Amino acid sequence: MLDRKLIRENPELVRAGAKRKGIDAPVDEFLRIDQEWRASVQQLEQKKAESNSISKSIGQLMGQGKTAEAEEAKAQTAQLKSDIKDLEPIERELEAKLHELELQFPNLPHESTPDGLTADENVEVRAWGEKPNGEFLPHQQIAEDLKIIDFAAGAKVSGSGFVVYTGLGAKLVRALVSFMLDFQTERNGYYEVYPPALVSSESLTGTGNLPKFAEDLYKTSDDLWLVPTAEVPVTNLLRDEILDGGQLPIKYAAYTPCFRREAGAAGRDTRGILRMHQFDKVELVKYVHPNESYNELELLTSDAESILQALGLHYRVLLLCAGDMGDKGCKCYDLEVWAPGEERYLEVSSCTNFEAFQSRRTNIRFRPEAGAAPEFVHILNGSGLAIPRLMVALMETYREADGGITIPEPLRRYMGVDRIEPIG
RNA sequence: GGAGAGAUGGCAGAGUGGUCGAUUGCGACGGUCUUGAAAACCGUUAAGGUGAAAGCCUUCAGGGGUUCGAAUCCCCUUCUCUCCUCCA
Repeated sequence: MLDRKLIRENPELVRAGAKRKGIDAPVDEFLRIDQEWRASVQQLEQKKAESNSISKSIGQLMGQGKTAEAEEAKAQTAQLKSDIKDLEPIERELEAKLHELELQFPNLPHESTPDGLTADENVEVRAWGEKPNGEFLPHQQIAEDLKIIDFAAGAKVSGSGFVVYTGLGAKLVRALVSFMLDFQTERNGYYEVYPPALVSSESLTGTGNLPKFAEDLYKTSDDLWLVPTAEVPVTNLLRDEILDGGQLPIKYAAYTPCFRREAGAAGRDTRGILRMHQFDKVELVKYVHPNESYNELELLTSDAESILQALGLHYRVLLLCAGDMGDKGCKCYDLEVWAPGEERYLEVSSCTNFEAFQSRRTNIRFRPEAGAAPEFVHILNGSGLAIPRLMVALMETYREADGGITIPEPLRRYMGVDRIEPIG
């Protein structure tokens, strides 16, 4: 959600920003309804003011025992009341329409976000490590040989898009969750939270998943939705609060399972565990001072990268172009880890600065200093990281000639073993 | 699932039809005093909308109703707490 004043005062700026994302924002319709709404508000409030002032005088007359005059004043309010009753639904309808429109505006790309509409126009800003040399197998074969993922069982239990991790495969999932949470809390200063995996429609509207992207989500019969990412509950954690400026930045790390219908992605990345309806992820969310948010985005990105570095995996960092980053962001870096068996990079994290887009929807503000008016915080988030694709890179990178997988040093204390041995 | 109690400003906690947007305390901020700090004392301190501004409007969980007038009365919903029942 954008600032209404910005749309009013700089409609061309808003239109141009949306256009960079390939989106046709309903600027003209917004301006028209906005004007009607404001006229309606003024009309309505004037009637209410009159009515209030008469009521007040009735109170005074009654207090003075002037009942006859009070009765007379009461009669005056009848017309006003009926006017108000007529005007109210008009105002309410215009406001609702305006709100519906404003939810359709995408966030505006930052000036440092490159132009472009497709993934081809993203810009690689840096890479870490190097592609390993040698012969590599695709992860699903490695996983099947070692019996650490049971693909058939996932399909049997739930259908396509689900797997069962077994034995040390299951333990590896758990080890990665623990390792990443410990790393982000102990080294990078995040505060750990474990939120619900079912959330309300309000929460999803706050993060911008609703109303536009309902078809990507699983909805239960109780009006609750399965979270597509921990971003949703965590971003809503401070909804409607006014924070003390001195508390910022506030940094949360959270693990949840993530559930996605992948309705628009049917047929893509169907191999192995590249794209699933359920997967595990540690998410990082920061609430920061607006002046700091671009600096904080760099820090967030490097916090996410530090996991890949600790695991010794080659990756690259892409700065997404305006059209590829989605509706909600201003600037976004993708982390892509190299999967040698797939011979391609896999997205394991998107680190995004949303500026005030989500805080305006969720009404999260801060007071810059005591006595000052509250302002919206800037909210950022990034995966730290998504587990299945990270496992793909680990399996493919660290498989050895005998078929076993060497566990990278930082994971060993969580795995309890140094290697996943081949089945012999 | 059953019974009861409750939801008020950053927090605690008054207020049961008429200058109540709301007493008070804590906290925070400003000041006096002090070499400085503490203590004490004095003062300030909700948010949103609209408007060029003065101002006006809205908000005491949310929605509806009664009334000239609702934090206050009535109805519905949600949430919290206590007890019972059940259950990882």
